[in-house]
Amino acid sequence: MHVTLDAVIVAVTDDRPKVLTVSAPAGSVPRLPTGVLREDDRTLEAALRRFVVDETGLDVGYVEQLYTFGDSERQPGGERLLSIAYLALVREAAPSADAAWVDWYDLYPWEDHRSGRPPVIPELIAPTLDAWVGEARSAPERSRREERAHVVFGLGGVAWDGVRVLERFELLYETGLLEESTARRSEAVRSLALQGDHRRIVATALGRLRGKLTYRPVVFELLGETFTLSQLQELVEALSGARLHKPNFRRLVEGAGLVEATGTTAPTGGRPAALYRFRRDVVRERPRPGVGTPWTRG
Amino acid sequence: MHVTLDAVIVAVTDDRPKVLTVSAPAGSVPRLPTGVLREDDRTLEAALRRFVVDETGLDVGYVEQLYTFGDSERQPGGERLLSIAYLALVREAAPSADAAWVDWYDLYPWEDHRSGRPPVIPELIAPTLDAWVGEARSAPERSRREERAHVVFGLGGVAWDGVRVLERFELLYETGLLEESTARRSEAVRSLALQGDHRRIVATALGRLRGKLTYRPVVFELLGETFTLSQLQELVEALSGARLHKPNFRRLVEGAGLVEATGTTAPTGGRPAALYRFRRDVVRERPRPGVGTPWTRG
DNA sequence: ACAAAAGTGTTCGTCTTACACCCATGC
DNA sequence: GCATGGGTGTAAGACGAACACTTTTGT
Repeated sequence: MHVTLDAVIVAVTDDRPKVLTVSAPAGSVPRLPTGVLREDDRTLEAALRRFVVDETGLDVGYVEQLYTFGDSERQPGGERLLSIAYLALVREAAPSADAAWVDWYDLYPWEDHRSGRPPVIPELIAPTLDAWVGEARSAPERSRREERAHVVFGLGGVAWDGVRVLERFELLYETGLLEESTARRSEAVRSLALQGDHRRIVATALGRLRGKLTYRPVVFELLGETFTLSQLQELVEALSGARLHKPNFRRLVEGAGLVEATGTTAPTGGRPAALYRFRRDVVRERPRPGVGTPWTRG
Repeated sequence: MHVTLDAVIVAVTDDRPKVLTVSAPAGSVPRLPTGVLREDDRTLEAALRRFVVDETGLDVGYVEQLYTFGDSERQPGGERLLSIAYLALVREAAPSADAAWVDWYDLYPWEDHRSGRPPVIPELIAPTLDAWVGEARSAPERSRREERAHVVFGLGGVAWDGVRVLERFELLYETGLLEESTARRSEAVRSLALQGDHRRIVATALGRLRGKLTYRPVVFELLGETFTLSQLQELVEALSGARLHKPNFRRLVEGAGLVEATGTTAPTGGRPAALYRFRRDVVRERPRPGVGTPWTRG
């Protein structure tokens, strides 16, 4: 059995969340940075940090274990391949030459709702899911399928839940909408592929990160020491894929004690913006400190 | 490298959450049910279900991957041991002869706050942590330690956070309060040990389950088809280790649409209680359906 | 009648959302 | 002056916490 560590390294630049990939040999699709455990790695996390520096030149900050993938279909025919996936967050983005940042929303175009619901959903995804529901052999199976489609894609009156990235990916995968090859290519959702099941792994990371935002102050791992509230808001919007209500967002983060003003300002297009910093003390005061999501309708 | 699957199988009987263990050879401490991957296991989860039936005779319902443990200190000197841990929930409790249920709160006596804060905390844990804070070599290290102790054990004005089970376990472990051997035995917290780092694995499960309660309807995996609201409340109290406010709890679960009355009643010591069932439709209506925690002071 | 347990009404404060508006800078 | 983006006031509503109280059974 082969065991690897796979790293989902996330950064956000210009309001685009990105994941780091390394280019595979000629003509093939990109893949995640991957390494193997060595005897002298005391912990899994240490091993991850070690090979990420080796392979990408990046010294990552926040690191968290995501999930271990080991289904036999991952490596059809061959030896079983076990991948322990990690999520890592970095502030800046200057990896070595053979690494490249890939935009999350090129991998999952249906996930970016910042300018309203992406057209792929009503135009291609929803009709295909409807057909898939109709193809069910029995009535209970039909209603299970319908519920699943509605819940994961926010159809039929169910609210969109940004966290269900993996469930959406898996549903599209099962219904053939991500088929990269041959026959159904024309009906597939236009999106970027990664090697093997790496796109599934990144989907797991994205969902986890969206969830964690709301109850742990992880956003600040992606920001510099000081920032304006607009920068913070745009970052949260980029990650969550949703537009937020500005006046309320400001009050929420200040009111929750997540940030404090530094007293300095930064120039902008209009009135200069006050600079803030993360208030570490917030973890003493609140049980679940994070950035909530005061939605604004697209 | 050795790879195993470890199962944390949880059931609740008589308001005591329990985890299933199998007895190790003569005189040694109990361990979690453990199995290895076989070539014909298509998925990790399927492998888990297979060996759990083999080893304990239980057919588990809800299953979720927890975490993968692989630090080299787990198997000092030997080959690296990788454990992929799973959480499983079962309704009833009739395992095969060589398996036994162990009470969560015998493993972690400081976690049960249903009758107020357990005396071990003020009497033994808090003073030891204070000493540990004092032993820090530098001022910043000292304040990091203090913050950590306060946040994870709810000291110094910080609120107790039931979810931080693993963080508490690891802090006690680091400060020697769980020492089973030799010298500091008398100063150690009286609690049950498991083989190897299995108690750490169970702590991970407990924390995950407590967290998940609040945003996914997992409690119902531990209940029968119908139940009274008091049964539901006592179950949630057992898992969360906290006492809840009855009138509000009732309104919350009904108001959230989590349950619906069946129209039937069950006899009790006093007035008969209405029986309820889980409303599956709640997942269509609410983004994060779960049982909140309307605390009541000890 | 009384104990025991289930179940209801209502109030109060906080957190969330929405709408309307004012402020400071560059050109 | 006016465009641009930063920032505030305030009121309505949802939600949770707390308190006091009523109802239905068994003995």
